[in-house]
Amino acid sequence: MAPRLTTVAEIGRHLDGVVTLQGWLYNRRSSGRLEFLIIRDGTGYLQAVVNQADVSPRTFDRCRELTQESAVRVEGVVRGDRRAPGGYELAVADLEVVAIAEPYPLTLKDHGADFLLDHRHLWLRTPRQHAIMRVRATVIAACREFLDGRGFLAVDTPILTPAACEGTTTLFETAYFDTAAYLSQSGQLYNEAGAMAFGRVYCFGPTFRAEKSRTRRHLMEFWMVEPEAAYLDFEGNLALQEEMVGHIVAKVLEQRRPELERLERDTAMLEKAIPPFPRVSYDQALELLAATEPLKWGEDFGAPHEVALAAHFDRPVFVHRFPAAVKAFYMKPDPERPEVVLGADLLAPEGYGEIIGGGERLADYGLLRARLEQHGLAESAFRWYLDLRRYGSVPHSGFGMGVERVVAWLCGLEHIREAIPFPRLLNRIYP
RNA sequence: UGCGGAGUAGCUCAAUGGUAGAGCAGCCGGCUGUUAACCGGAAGGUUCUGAGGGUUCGAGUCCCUCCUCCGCAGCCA
Repeated sequence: MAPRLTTVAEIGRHLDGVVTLQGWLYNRRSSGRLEFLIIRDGTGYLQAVVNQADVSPRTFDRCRELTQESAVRVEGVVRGDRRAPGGYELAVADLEVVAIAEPYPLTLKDHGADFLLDHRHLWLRTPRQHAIMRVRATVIAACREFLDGRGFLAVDTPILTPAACEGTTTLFETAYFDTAAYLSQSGQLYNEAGAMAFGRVYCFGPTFRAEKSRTRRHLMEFWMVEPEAAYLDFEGNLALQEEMVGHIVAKVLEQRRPELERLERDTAMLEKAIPPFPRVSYDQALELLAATEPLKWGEDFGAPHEVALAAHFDRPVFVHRFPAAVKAFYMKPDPERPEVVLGADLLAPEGYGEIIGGGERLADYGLLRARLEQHGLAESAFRWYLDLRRYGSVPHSGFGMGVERVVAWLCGLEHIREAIPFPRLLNRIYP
């Protein structure tokens, strides 16, 4: 009977059976006439044991020539063994060398951040990066699952755009034949058109910010999910946000326990991220910060303020009704207090900062024109956007959630660069 | 852009102003249950410590300039 091709993830189904695995050599240890080959195949890691007594001399010699990351096919019997990491191991009967790897740069010892980033294409092969990327995939799937289930239609927004959403200073410019184009920094304005067409929409894609930010929270290219809904008011928007975040956290806790353990993530704080989340107004926030990070009314939050404020809570917290002057032109002023806007940020706990920014949009045509002018934005570029207020304008709200910041928070990462497969950082666009 | 930190072997790091070292990887050899295995051996730094000046009998070490990287701030998700 031909050995069955399987994967490390499914190895438990073949206990005592003969199987073939195809993958790469993660590590090799030897003890005289025993060789321990740690095989990875993308789904997991498995110890394969080669006993000199059980294989041909040629096969055994080939094992001893294997270098780290050499590609191999191994055939053998699946055994349960407490001494093996994971509880299963493969008793090798035959081994085929697919490719011998050259001396591998990433040893199993420590490496510095710069070296690892230069070798990101190989760094992704390690167990830690596998765990992070699996959490990321679950976060993305949970977003889509949640929004699809709430009647939101996935409507993609363009990446090449003719002008800025909120000014041009932080946009990447590129050539578009004889004119300039900019890489999108938000799909929001187009989403508003989508919401007026379909009621509830979301876009999910890469976002580009040419900010000279070099911190553990910033990427030049990151992924953002942005829902937008017609007839949704400010409070309804907050409820939508907390339910979505709650759904994401629950899914990750449900499906990615092993990964969180591998990352040594203390899940106690994540378990508490169940809606409703506390809401703090900008005014209340100033009071809470008076002792530690004092701020004058009218000043925008900085990173230290976010961290200090979030430290007052053991779950994500909304900060709402910021002064209108420090927020984007499309934010709707609070009818009861026009000096503040119906916008809110959601701050993650444990110092991870803002993961969501959103609010109710300005629906009034005249007011929107005035705000554009106040912000020094050319009306001509926003003609189509203003049209949305001329043809059946309705109250509507939306928000944007940064995928990598959520992943960094859930995984307990020191730096957001590990939360995306190939990070684009200040001064780094390789590999 | 401002403030702070760091550049020494392929990698991670040592070296009071006094002859540049160790572990890992690679190479050679040993070991029948290893867990980032372990043990032994040889080698590995353009007379050399990111680059260029300076102080000194003598500089990896002290001073100046520049370059690169990292962190923090601003900006934001």
